[in-house]
Amino acid sequence: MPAIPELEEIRRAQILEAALRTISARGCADVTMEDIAQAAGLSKGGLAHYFKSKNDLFQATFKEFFDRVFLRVKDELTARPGGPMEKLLGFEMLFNRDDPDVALGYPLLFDCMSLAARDDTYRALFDEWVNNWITVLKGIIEDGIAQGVFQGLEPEATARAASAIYQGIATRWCLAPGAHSREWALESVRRSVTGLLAPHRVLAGQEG
Amino acid sequence: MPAIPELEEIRRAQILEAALRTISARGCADVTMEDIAQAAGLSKGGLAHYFKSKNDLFQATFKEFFDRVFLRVKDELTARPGGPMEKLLGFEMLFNRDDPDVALGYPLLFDCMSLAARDDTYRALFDEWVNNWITVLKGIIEDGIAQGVFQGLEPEATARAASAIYQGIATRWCLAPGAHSREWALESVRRSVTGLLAPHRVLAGQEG
Amino acid sequence: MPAIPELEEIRRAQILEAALRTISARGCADVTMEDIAQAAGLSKGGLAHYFKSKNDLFQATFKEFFDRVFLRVKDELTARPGGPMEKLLGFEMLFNRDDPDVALGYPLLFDCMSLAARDDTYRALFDEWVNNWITVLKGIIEDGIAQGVFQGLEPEATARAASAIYQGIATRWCLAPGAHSREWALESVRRSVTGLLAPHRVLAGQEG
Amino acid sequence: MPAIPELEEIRRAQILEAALRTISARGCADVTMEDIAQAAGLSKGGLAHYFKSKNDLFQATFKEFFDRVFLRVKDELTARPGGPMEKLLGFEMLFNRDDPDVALGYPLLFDCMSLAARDDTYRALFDEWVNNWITVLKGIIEDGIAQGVFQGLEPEATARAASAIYQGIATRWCLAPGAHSREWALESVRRSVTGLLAPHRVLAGQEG
DNA sequence: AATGAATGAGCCTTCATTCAT
DNA sequence: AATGAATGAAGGCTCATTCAT
Repeated sequence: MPAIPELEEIRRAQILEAALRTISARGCADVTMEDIAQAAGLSKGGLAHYFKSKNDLFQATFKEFFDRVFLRVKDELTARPGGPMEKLLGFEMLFNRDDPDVALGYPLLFDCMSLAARDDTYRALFDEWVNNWITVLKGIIEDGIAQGVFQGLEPEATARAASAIYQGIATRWCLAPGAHSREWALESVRRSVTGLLAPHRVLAGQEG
Repeated sequence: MPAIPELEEIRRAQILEAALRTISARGCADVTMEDIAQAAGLSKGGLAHYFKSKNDLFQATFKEFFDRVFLRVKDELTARPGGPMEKLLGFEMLFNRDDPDVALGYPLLFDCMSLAARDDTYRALFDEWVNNWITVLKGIIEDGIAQGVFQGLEPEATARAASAIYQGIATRWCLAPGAHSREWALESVRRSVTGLLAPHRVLAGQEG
Repeated sequence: MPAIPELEEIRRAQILEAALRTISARGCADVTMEDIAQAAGLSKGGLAHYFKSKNDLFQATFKEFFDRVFLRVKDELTARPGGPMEKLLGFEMLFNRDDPDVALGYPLLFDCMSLAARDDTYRALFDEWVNNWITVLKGIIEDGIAQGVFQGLEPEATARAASAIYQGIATRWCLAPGAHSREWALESVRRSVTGLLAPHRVLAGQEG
Repeated sequence: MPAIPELEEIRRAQILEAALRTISARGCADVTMEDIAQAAGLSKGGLAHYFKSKNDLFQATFKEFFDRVFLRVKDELTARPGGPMEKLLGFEMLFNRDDPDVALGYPLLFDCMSLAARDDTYRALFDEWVNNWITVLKGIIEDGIAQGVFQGLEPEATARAASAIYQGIATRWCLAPGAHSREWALESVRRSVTGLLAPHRVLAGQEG
């Protein structure tokens, strides 16, 4: 039995945090166990106590990061005042380059997508990440429908679209910072998500 | 002097095509020169005549594919009848799972993004890909403005947003085919891009 | 922390010794890391812990051998009785085929010269080897001058010549053992170095 | 039957000359067939018509160069006026850095020695080179004995020693040009070879 | 005669994993 | 718990050699 019962968890967190930083910086394909061990202040062998393989560590890193970020965003969102539309447009924290989770997260997400395209385990991780978001967005949309703010929307399909739009815009904002300001991102989201949520009025306007 | 003067180009095309298939299937990180050589029907050493390093071959593969696809899409688009709005909504060929370029292209694009997040050379490739699209979309939007179809739009920013939306939706459509139908993709694009392009009317409707 | 703190040095010595033997036997150009690893009783990867590249190992091997041999020869020389002339003629240990350092050393030296002709790093190694000898020989010559045994000599130029003569004769003695006995080598050195050191008397004799 | 009967010989000479230059510049270990082919203005396959393997070409290059240089030196020597002593001291052409044969030759010789230490074929080439010199030097010494200029010398052993001294001094002069002038080389040779050839008088002088 | 495309063996190097301490 | 030495497989790259043209 361990002298410090929490050591196991301390070490795991320490390693996962180091893995997050190094993977984000160098990419899954290039990062080595040695890189991660050094970033964690441990030896290569030390990692083996806590993660039985590199792949194991990678998956745990993705999962841990995705879960943590999701919880954080959900918390910020529920604490936020405003109606369904404000909430759906309110993910401006995704476009804050000073936020470490943002800076580290996008490169990680690109790696996850790259892996997910060929490996079901990573696809499942990506799905879970997406589905977490869908659940939240869907809830907001359903609230909006119940409140009569939105009409004629299929909640899940709309939630998926909104989430995809956010990711699409965030991807560009991340990969070409010079060409995509925070304002561009927020305005683009506002217009397109507004269009997404108001199809009937827009269409009615077009048809009328 | 070679017996077949075009052999150089034939072989390069043959190798690039093999690289496209194998990279798409296994990912830049996992594919080996041996994989590509076999797919091309050559020996490992044979590749060295045409591409001096793995990285070289990768970059050539990305560039070749991006250029080819872009030309193809632009051609299809210009041949298409319809006004600016129809053109902007008319990239349904992006959501055709039977199209080899589509099936091979998204995984490649994910790899490119993953690499672009850490390597300027790949970032430049991705930028070029994006900018090609921006140029086309911007042209359509400017036509629309000239024709009075669109009002109050900043063409480049709007083109960037539309392109990002397409990519965001396509990404989901690619990575979770079970959850995202072609119809979902087309409808999502239609609504969000419509919103993007009709900000004033939509906003007016909201404010009124 | 390592169980055996000296393991690093033990292994390095073990590897350098194996490298010395294999390089001497097969030549820098032909020896492989696998050869050296096997001779050292390690795996190929094991070498990488101690020498980061083949070139690194080669240079360390040359340096280690040159330094060790030089110290050994200097020790034997200073312990030797006799005046400056006896010392200058006293390197008969260079012509002992049973001495492992001699047997291994000449092939190594030939490789070093071959490399030095094209590569400054190896040229520096060879220079250091030569300069060590020059320093010792020069000291002896200066002693001789101080004692009045030698007259009219430029110590450094003479030391360089004596050293070159030794090497020239040793080279032949090594490469064609059948045609060059130990006695031939010693006698040749005795006569030519004597001439080198007694130029005035010899010239006087010729001119007189 | 060939259209140009001498083409075979022209091509061989052309290739051997290119091999000489490239081997001298880069070393046997590093030079490639491609290097040599380019230097010869031919293709890699072109070499194969004239030399069936790399090793073959190397040996032919050594042999050709050694033979050519030897003939040239012998010619210069026999044309030279003066007695046996002047002839023995008259190889000042060995210390002319502007002579292409000198500049190219020493690196080649170092390679040959390095190879000769492990490979009998190259040892035989080196032996032949040495023996050519021995024959010439021995002839001069025998002339000197016949003329009464030299006394008490064993011609072959003395010739071998003189040749070794020349090579020893030339080696240093080649590998460390900054530290070894032509004058140093000539003076060193003069003194040591004089000593070699005048042992009795010197010894007599010493003993008397 | 000459080319250069193609092969395939071989090498250095990297690195995840194992294990004695 | 932790280290880091050691392994061995695998990959990219080089290059002598072969051969169809």
